[in-house]
Amino acid sequence: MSGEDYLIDKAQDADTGGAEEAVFESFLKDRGLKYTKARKTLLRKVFLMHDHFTAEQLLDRLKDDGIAASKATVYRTLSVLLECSLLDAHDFGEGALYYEHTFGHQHHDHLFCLHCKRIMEFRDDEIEEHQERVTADLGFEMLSHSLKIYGICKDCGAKDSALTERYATGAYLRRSER
Amino acid sequence: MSGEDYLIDKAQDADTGGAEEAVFESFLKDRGLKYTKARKTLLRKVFLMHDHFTAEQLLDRLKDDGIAASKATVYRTLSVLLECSLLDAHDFGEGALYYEHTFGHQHHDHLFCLHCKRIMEFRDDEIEEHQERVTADLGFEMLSHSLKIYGICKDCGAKDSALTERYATGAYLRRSER
DNA sequence: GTGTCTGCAAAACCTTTGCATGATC
DNA sequence: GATCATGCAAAGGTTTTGCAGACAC
Repeated sequence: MSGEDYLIDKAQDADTGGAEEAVFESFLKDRGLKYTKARKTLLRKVFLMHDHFTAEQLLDRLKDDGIAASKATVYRTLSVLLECSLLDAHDFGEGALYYEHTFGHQHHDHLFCLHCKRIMEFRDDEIEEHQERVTADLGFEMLSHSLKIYGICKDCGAKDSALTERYATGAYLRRSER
Repeated sequence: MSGEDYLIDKAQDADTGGAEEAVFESFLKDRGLKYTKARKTLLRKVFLMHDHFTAEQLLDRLKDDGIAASKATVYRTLSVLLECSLLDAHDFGEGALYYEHTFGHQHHDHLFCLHCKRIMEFRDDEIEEHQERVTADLGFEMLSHSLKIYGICKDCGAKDSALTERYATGAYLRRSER
């Protein structure tokens, strides 16, 4: 089997046709919340970002576009988007959470390059099935799950074969060395 | 297959016979570091904790025993223990890292109960194999990996069937609601 | 004795919150 | 007009760091 069979290419990101706006709006209405200008702007921006991003990065991109939004509003909006399942958050141990929009996307797992910080996605149905089976056997109700593989990506490994050793121990877990 | 086949019972924790001390000592010596009283005490305490623990909890248990160790030393020592692979750290999104000693233990994955915070461990060789295959196919050098399943454990689910719904959305990701 | 370690307090970091002002329904 | 949202600055929690004194080799 070649890698392409389960590697997910975010460049082929499905065009949602803006359907996420309807989802967001009705979610807000249901809860007596308001579809404000800031929330509209943020939703659009988030769905234009087809990579994983941190709150800080989102804030910077908004600034680049001359759109002002306070840090507090960014965090608060990301929170609401998580609650209505338009967004997922992942912690790769880098200190900040990485977000990605999920509307129209299947669950997938992540590969994280410790050197260049590139995030790749893949899906393996058999792994998913095994997880289901473990939880079912244990009477555990699975609500979410995350599989992360940390290491050195092909490109980085090709450029510098010493990287493997450098990141081999638990050393990279120390914040000061990240 | 019943759950017991791959569920790991930490109560049957292997007696290392104190071999971790030799590992730690030679690791330190190799790097020109010192095997101090504080490091010795902390190593022993860590290997007496057969559950996952946070830095704060370790600090508290040391205080209970009348052993003084500063917060800074605890964090610094945990760091060194991670580097020499006597310890693993896991982030379950609770704000603080959970540590567990790993000497003499196989890699395993975790189930985390969002309600009672209980951590269970399991191992599934086929999942491990699939991960190997994915990374091999992609030319990715895997250095570590973590699979976490979040949900409601059997006991909590039996006591309160409404828990599933309460934790069902991404809401629990918000720190303020944790 | 030299170089490392410890403890303390202060800082760093990401994220959340209180409050007064401003927008939405 | 009542309620919710925003922005700012301040606070929150965990983890890290600077520095002076203490310890290990």
